[in-house]
Amino acid sequence: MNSRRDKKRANLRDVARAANVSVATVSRVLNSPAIVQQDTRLRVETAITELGFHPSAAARAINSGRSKIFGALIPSLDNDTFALTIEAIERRLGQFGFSLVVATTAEVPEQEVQRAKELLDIGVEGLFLPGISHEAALYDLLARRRVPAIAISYFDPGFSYPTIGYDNRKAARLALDHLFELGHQRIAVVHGPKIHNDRTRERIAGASEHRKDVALTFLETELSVAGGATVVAQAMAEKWSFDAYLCVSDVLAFGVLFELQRYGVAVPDVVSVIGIHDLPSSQMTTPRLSTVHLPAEEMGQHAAEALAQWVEDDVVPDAVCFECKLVARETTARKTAVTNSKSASTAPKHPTKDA
Amino acid sequence: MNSRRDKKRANLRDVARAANVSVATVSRVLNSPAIVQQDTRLRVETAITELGFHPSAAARAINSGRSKIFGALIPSLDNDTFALTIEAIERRLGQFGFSLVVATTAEVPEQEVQRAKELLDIGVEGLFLPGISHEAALYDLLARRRVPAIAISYFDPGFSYPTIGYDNRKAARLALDHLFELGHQRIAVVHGPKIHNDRTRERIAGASEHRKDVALTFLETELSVAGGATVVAQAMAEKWSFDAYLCVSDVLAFGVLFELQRYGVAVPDVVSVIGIHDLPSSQMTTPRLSTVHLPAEEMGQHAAEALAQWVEDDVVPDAVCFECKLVARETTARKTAVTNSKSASTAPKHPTKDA
DNA sequence: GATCCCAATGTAACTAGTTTCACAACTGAT
DNA sequence: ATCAGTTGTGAAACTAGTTACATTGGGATC
Repeated sequence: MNSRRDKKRANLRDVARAANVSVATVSRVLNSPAIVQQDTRLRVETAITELGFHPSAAARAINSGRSKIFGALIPSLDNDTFALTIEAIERRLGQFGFSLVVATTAEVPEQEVQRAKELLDIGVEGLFLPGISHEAALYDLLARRRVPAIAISYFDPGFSYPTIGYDNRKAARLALDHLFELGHQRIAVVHGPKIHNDRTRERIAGASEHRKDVALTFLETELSVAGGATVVAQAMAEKWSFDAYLCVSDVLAFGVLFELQRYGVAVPDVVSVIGIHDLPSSQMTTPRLSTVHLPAEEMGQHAAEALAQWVEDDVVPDAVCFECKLVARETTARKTAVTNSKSASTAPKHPTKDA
Repeated sequence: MNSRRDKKRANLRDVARAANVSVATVSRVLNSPAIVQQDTRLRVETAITELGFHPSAAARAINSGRSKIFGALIPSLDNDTFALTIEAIERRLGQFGFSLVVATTAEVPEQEVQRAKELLDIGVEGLFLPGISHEAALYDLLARRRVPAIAISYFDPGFSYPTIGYDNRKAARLALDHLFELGHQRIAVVHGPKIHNDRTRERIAGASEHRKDVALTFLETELSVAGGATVVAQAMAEKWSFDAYLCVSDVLAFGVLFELQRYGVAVPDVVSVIGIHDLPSSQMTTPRLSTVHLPAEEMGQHAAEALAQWVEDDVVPDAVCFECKLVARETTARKTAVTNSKSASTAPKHPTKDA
């Protein structure tokens, strides 16, 4: 068990010696076996298995200048917002022989830059970034080190880096239109912190493109189930009255739904609720959440392919906008004529069914 | 923009030449600046910034034999089961200068082995594995390549690799005891696929350690919110009658809760529901989910430290069992005397309040 | 039978760092 | 003045691969 006992792993030279060939031949067996004569190849392959030889990725990387690793900077894995996309990216990347290092940033800009530095230091060949608004320092870094990067979950064809995502503004507009068509006029727009999150800002902008006769109240909260709940609790306490909650993320909608339920406010009879994202569990809530579907996995897959192609074949990807689409389920309904402006605000502490 | 135009990144030799010193000196400035005379160091540092030099991780790795990268094999990022833990690991690892590559395996054993191979091929220094039951091929691989590995979310002090987790069996027992103490006797134990998942098996075992007078029905389903919902839908269709649902994972409990609600079965008045995990959103559901808290983040942090220490200082970590603890919230209540054996099964399609 | 070509292999020089060892220059004690 | 000890630096040999170029030997062509 002592330190000298662990005979170090075999390397190319060891294999060459064992097979009685040159290192070049071993390398050929590894990389272009076809050009090596069969019996030589067999001899080398035997030596390889006998010595338990495995080529060192570091040594390969040093020659090729290729680490075959990408990095992803994401705010968090906590809520499902990025989980599906990251998993899709990871899976697709695997098929291209790339690995993914995920760094979480808690949406703190300085931390983002810091983590980006670390990723570049370990030699990632490219980066996935959420959205396009990041510290100038981050972009400086990318430019100086000439690192390809793709902004995901966002679309802006004019941006200096390719964006592969969806039209967040439109997603919110779809949700708003839906509520509008159902006759809702006093709408609470529930969103996470605007600062450092351009997806949120775009969605708010989309929700703001309202027609007359629609009164919007913007409520900022933490981007979590708890955050959504908080908003409703506050609305209840303040006796605010809304026809509908437009939650800029399904995660928030869950919290809104739970808390409305806690106050006994019937959804969609008394208030409608709509989210944006269409997470897997969104169709399982009771009532099933109406939302705007974002093709998060498709986007992840495509972004993975695009970045892989970029570094492999030097083709800078085009910006891609995936369509998002309204999924009207059970949490949105036509505004009932009988519902007056107080029905949503004067709910007792326990369930009622007065619609 | 042509290929020859991209003057390649500066290396140690370039810096040495620019600063008029030897490569050894540059290396010293990088790694032990204290032993280099101030003016020499300044000269080198100037050259470094002027040339925009950044040491190559690959070249470092080749010398040190250290990649500073760990790998984690996890079934999925989809449901929150691993997300928090992975994030905790990643965060803690960062403080030790390690990065984490996550590989998802969809709980398919062959894929697990395959992904493990890939991780080892990129040179990870250690691995985090969920639980201890894995293909023999995986353990062969780890043994042959002498890769440290820690099994997480599981505890078995006698296992050949360190386990850092919690007592899944006890977690389930805590849940069962709680239900028992509340007078529930006909209990549905809802769980994900047993195959390839020892956490699930342990929890089932824990839930099976029942006293007389308790009738347990084990229901296997997909490990997801939808899976939990399916179970309830089936129970309703078959007119099965339960006092309580013991969900071996909060994710399942969410689905159970949603679906019971859809059928108008009052929780906890008619049936109690309890989960295991205590995800952040568990305390936000309505009613708030009773569950057994698993210290997933703490565990992740500790596992990260342990693996880092293992490869740094060659200290094989001890197995650690974190305490799990019952969190009785609102989905569990004493069985009401009036509830007869049909109350849960003959529920109409829409809400009733007959408790 | 000499020339030519080509496939198969070897030699050695790369990739970009770290590290050992040698050596010069200076300090301080004898 | 001499010797020992420290300090700072450089030359070169490592780490483990890839690859450009050279070499060898056999078969086909002239």
